[in-house]
Amino acid sequence: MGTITAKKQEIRNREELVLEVARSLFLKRGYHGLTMARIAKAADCSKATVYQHFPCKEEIIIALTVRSVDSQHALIERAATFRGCPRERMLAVGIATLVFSRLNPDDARFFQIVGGEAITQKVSEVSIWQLRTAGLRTVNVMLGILRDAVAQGDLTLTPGHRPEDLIYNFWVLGEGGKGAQSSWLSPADWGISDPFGTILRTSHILADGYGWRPLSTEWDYEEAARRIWREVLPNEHRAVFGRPPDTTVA
Amino acid sequence: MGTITAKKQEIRNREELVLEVARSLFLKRGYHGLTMARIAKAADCSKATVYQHFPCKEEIIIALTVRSVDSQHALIERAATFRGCPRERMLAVGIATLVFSRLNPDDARFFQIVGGEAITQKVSEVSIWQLRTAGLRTVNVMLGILRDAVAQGDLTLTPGHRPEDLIYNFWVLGEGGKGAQSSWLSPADWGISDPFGTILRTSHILADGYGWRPLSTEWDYEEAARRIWREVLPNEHRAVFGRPPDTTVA
DNA sequence: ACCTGAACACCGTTCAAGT
DNA sequence: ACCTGAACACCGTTCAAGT
Repeated sequence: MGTITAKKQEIRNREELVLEVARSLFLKRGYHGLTMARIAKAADCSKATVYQHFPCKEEIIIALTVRSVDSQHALIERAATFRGCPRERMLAVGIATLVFSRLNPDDARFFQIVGGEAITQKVSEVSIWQLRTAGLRTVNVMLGILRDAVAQGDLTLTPGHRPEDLIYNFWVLGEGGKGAQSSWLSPADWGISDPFGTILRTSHILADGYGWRPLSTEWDYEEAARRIWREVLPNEHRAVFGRPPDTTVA
Repeated sequence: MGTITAKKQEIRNREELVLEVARSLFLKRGYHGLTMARIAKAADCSKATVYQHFPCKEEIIIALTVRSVDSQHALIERAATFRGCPRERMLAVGIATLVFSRLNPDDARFFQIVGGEAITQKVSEVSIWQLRTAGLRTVNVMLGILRDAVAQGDLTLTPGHRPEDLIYNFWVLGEGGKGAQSSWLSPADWGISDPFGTILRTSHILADGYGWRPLSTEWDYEEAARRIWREVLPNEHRAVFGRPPDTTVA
């Protein structure tokens, strides 16, 4: 039984190894450079063994993407624990989203390619379902914050604006802020040097437009952002800006 | 010399035919179902002949995408001729963008797949440049409208908001409104039934937030939309709604 | 029970040989 | 000058044969 466990562990390790080498192969040589033969060679096993872990090459890419979505979600969920009013917490989620794409720029390539049918066409229904489910977890965090805002009277939904509609707009802006929209018309092509800041400013305009209180005219969200960095994203601040978050109170 | 022209015409016709069959093949059988052998067979020639027109399969997809971007641009440029104030003209562009995706839902698949590196990795620099150039033409139309607004005092740019930043945000929203973001988290997954309307409402909130006059509180943009349909998009209205645009003045 | 070398089917790409 | 059948290289996928 000890050997069984050891064997199982070995298999597990190899699956990990396969994913690892596949990731670096994809990042180094691109979609067409990622081949089963190369994966097998790098993982030091036969192609047939790789197929015992994943039914096709595209499933490997999906698996890597699900991992990435999960780790993004972990960051966002941490940000959402920020102790503040709902709009501040939504700001925290926005910052976390943008910070993730800054710290993991490679992952954008997975999101991008998985969006196209080159992948989805070859992948099982349940894999797509897993990916969608992973993505929807984040959506639900955002919906929860928005519902809190409505519940405590910070935000009044007008007819024709359901919670999903509002969140969808924030999400869309966030995607644009990540700048991974399409590889043929990136923010850089537009002359957008700072999609990060641009998108945050726009989100505030949108939230103000919805009448989500406190409005940015009646609350200092710069200060809120500093508190967010300090309290829930200190390590990420150091990773992005090269120094710890401001601890001095302005 | 007459035969030379005839021959050239024949070659031209075949290129057209190749694109045509490739398009329907892609739409019917997807990226992996689109093969050079099938294209050749459907175009009634050899694979080698197809290669005399396009250096690889991905270039065919790019060519089809450029066509689509061009025809979208044509619609947008027509919309931009609407006789009205800049903000009305921008609304016309927004409606045109959304209407295009409604009338040509298939084209979204090209935009989507071309965004991923499965295509870009195999395609020449100049092809990508062509695609980007085609896309930027529409950006420039929008920038022109916004500059008009600034020039005639409808809109005052605050520091930190350059024209490109504003337009980028509208563009991002438009992409979201088309709902082709990613095939694994579509508006439908969110419970967004009407991305079309949602995005237009949001655009108005954004424009109001920027202080782009006339604000939606001081101008009837519902009425403006009816005039837009009537004056620059009458046929499209019929195609979308099944009836000609309202000619009665509310 | 797990692994693999070898085979298979298919696809993108090229080219010498035709007309 | 243009076209093509046949070949080539490569990749994803499978499986009978090993241990």
